[in-house]
Amino acid sequence: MTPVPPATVARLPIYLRALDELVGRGTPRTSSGELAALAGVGPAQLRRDLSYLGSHGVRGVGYEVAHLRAQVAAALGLTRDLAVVIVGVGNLGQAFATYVQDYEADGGQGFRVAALLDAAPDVVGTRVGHLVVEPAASLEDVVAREGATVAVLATPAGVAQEVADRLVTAGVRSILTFAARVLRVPDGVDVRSVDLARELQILAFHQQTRSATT
Amino acid sequence: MTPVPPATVARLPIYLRALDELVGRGTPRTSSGELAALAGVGPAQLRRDLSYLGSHGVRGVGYEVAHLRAQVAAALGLTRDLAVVIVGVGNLGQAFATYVQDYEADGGQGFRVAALLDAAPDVVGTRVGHLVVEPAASLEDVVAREGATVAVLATPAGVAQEVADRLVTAGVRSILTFAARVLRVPDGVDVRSVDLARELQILAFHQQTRSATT
DNA sequence: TTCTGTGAACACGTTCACAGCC
DNA sequence: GGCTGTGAACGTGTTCACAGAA
Repeated sequence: MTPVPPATVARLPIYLRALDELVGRGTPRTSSGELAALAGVGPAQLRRDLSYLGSHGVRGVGYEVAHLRAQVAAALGLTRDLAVVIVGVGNLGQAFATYVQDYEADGGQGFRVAALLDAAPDVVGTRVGHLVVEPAASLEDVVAREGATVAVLATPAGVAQEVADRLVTAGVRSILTFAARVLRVPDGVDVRSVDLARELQILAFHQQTRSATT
Repeated sequence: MTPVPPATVARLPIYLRALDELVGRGTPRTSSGELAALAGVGPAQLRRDLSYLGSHGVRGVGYEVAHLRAQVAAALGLTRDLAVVIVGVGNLGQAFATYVQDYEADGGQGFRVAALLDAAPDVVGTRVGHLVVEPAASLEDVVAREGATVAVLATPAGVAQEVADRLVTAGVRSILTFAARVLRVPDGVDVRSVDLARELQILAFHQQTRSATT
């Protein structure tokens, strides 16, 4: 019933944010042109994307903001809150933990930071926001206790695969990793990778071609 | 002379890392099969991607690791070091500054953290690694002084557009932003966005469809 | 009319399968 | 024989342009 293409899924969060912007302004109705401009895409693409979620606009009029926001949120599965476990509370893990806790506090739906884990004894026991860091050794217990199905991997690259294996065995089905490693996971487990060096290198490529042309 | 498709450019950093792995092992030669496995792609895709950089393999034999690594690095423009300015030294900015400084120390080529900037008076003057945080007010001076063409935007979302405008005016041509905002920039300026809430929401979508199917 | 929803055309990306060279 | 490089087939994603509903 829902063959939403991956490219469309990747844009839904952007539309959600654009709709929140309109909600904040108190705008009750919008058009594909306005929404597309806010999202930084073309109007045709926006209409095509929304069409995969069903018809929620009115021809000749546009979209009702509140209704559409609810549809997009529902399509993304943000109706219930998923428990997220963060492994690795170094700079990045801490930044991410704070980020998601702020997101929750802001009324952001869909997630809840359930636990923080780290292997370093001097980090275990420290607080980040409203949570205390627990030892990495109890990873399996913590995942089970919280019923966590989503994990954020912010450990050193060297242990990332090992930690991922343990997370998957413990029941995690989605991993967001910051480690610059290709993770091997079984079918049915979803991995998304945020690789900072990679982003910079892609920018470097474009600078080079630009200076070559100019 | 170099119409390397965007999708290929996005994978070159992964190949570069796989090649570094082989260099580390002391492997002198490799094949599309081995390299593709390390990079997590198919062999045909790897060969196609490399073909855009020219022919650097030997039929019936494979690729010489050191040579290929140099070719990929050159294609990415990692021969000279670009000066990177980081604006916003909160949790994320700090994490990123540390990350890139470690990358440099590790022999990672292509970048050098040139300066850190923040608007908060109590952050200005603090050290992160080998750099002291400077006031955001002197953004233009700092970009000029360092000849920075790359910036990382890790400020609150509310000021992201304004800071981006100032960066571009000051001469920055590539921006990596962590702010959950669509940035408007003139043609010729390249923006890449890392959006953490978006990544989690995409994971949430897939969890939902998976539980629906199962 | 106005603006959505969508068939059809197009562009881009991936994979297959094999010709070509070591 | 073995592995690269690539034409051709295929699949995915984007855009155009218009039919259709309010």
